[in-house]
Amino acid sequence: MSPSGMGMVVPEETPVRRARRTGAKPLSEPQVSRLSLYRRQLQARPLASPATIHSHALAALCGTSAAHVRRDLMTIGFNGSPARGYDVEQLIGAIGRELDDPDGQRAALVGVGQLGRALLDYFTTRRPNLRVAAAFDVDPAKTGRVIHGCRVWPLDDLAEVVREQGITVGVLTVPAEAVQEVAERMVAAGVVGFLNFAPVPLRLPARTFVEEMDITTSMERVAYFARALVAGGRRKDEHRAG
Amino acid sequence: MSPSGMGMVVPEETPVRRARRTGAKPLSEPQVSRLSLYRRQLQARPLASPATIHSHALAALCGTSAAHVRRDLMTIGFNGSPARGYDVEQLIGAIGRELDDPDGQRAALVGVGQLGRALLDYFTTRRPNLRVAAAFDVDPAKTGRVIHGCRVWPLDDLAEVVREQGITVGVLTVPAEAVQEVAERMVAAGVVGFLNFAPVPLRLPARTFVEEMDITTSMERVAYFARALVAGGRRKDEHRAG
DNA sequence: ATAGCGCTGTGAACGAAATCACAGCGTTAC
DNA sequence: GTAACGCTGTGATTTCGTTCACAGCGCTAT
Repeated sequence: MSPSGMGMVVPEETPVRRARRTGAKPLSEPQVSRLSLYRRQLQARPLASPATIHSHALAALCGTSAAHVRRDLMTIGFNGSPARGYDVEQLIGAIGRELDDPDGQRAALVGVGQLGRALLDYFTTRRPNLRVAAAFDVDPAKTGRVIHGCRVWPLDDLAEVVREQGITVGVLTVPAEAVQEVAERMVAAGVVGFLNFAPVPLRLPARTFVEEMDITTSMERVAYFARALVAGGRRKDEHRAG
Repeated sequence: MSPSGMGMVVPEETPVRRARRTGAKPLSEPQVSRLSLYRRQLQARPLASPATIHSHALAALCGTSAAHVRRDLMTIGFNGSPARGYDVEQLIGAIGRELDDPDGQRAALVGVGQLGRALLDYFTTRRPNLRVAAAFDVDPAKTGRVIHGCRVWPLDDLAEVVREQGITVGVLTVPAEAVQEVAERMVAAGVVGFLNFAPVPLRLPARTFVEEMDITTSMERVAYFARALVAGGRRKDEHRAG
């Protein structure tokens, strides 16, 4: 319990805020995901939208709860006014300060197959602060070209290009048999974060972050709970009704 | 605490086993994901592999812990022998009995763009118990054809085809602007589970299961934790070292 | 002015998933 | 035959994320 209730003007430093300011990075995985979504939804609002937004409204945009939104924004030390809500412009900035590397981050995509091309398409539209800077493939027929604005290099140049461009994030869309070896080569070249679309879990040294994008497993999960819904009856619902 | 320790031959009914047998479906989301992965990894083993496997080995294959494996298999009421481990063939069967619909389940994919085609490619190789039975698109240039073994229908036929084929799972690869409406039409036609690749959360009635496959958010999450690794120092590692 | 409403910020309670730790037992080694 | 080992099955514990509930306050309406 902090101060004797005097009417302060300064936003007042709470324990959580202090933790943030002093450099600890207590953002959890789900929080990062939500913050990313908050920003995207805010940026996607029509131009004529009001300059501020309440936790309820933002929650509705993102399919979550108002309490959740407030807690997340508190965690990054952003505060709004009880009357007006949160200033959208400033909030977008605050989330960026939290999530974005000020110097920018570069990613490499390996495996320019059908899925790889689709993802290149996805990513080219994103902000320059986090961009796919290079793509790689073993197939000589694919290398040398520029696909969706991204140059495709031979896989052999991986280490060199990754090092030169300071790439730290890897997107893996190679066949299952190849993914472990490719990932290890990337780690050796300095990549520490991976988005793995191959249907086999990576075994990488600690000090590495891997996000498994296992589409097959996701499909089976959906199928399972869809079945439970049809048969069983009650099931923790996803996302509120409209 | 159950029985006075008498050497029983029958596997012995524990509370958890009873819960399973009596029809309650207490499988959690992460458990379903892991079971799906266990099965896939077991099926992918070389033909000459031993007929049984220990929790440690399966855990290593799946990037999880032995305790986790044991707990999951206990949950589905499957048990192995302390000496030999788990019978692989029987385990695959047991997981199937848990995850698969005996009558099969059919899915529909909407939005045959680049990503949609890539996913169709992904899914055609799967077992017939859960298959993408139809695809849809608004573009008349794409309809009527068969892509990766899957017929592409005009979007207008959605309700009819979904009902006729008893489709309960939807894969959404349409543009963000269209996804909410498409999803609602599918719900109306009887679809209850969704895999949503559009970068906007769905708002659907309860009794519906939505899995958001938000690639942009995943990318930002990886970038964030990659940065934390490079800068910060300690960070909960993902997946054990080799 | 002043009363009342509704929103933010946050401690506290809750719930669920991961992890620990160990009893029991089959197996192997001697 | 007997001892020691290692694995399974599982209660107990811990950790972590979500949700609740309310104090405090600024705005609006009267």
